[in-house]
Amino acid sequence: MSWTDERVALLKKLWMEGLSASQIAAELSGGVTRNAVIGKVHRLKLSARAKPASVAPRAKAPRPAAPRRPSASSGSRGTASAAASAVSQRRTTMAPTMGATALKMDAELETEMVVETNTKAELFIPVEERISLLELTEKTCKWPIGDPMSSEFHFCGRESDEGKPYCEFHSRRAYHQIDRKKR
DNA sequence: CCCTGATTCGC
DNA sequence: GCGAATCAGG
Repeated sequence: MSWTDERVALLKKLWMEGLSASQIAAELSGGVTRNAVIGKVHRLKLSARAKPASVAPRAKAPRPAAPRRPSASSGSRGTASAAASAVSQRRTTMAPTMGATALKMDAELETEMVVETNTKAELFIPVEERISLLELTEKTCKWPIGDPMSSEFHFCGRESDEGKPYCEFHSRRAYHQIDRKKR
């Protein structure tokens, strides 16, 4: 399907309302991916949504020459099946946290505080299980706990999948947004 | 891993 | 103009 006036109008509306590209893609049924949405948004020059002020001057784009598209083009783009696939892949997540800069920052601070609390409350490790720097191996979680200057300082030391620096627990907490809302 | 938008460039 | 692949980041 192509970008009809109606679809473009809806795109603009939803984009301005702060919906994510993937959400908009799902709303615009018709075999549209979030990439398509983002691409269109750029062409329409709608990138900046509700940006209050200063926007970081983007200066990163060292794209040498990537081996574009493999080959196989079983022409199935824009078909019903493609649409169904795209829709079914939705995760119904994200939140319209986008808005005033102040609000966004508050949310971030809140998140940090929650993480910190969880770390202290849920990750207390019995003295007999604590490990020191010298006892770390490729298979121990290296998540630091406590004040490095204190004798209380130790590492998590739980088992971590090889190749990963942290145990599953810390690996997950490290990033994952706990606040994710649904609409 | 999940996700977000940004960018490039073959089509 | 379009959007997949890719990048960069949370």
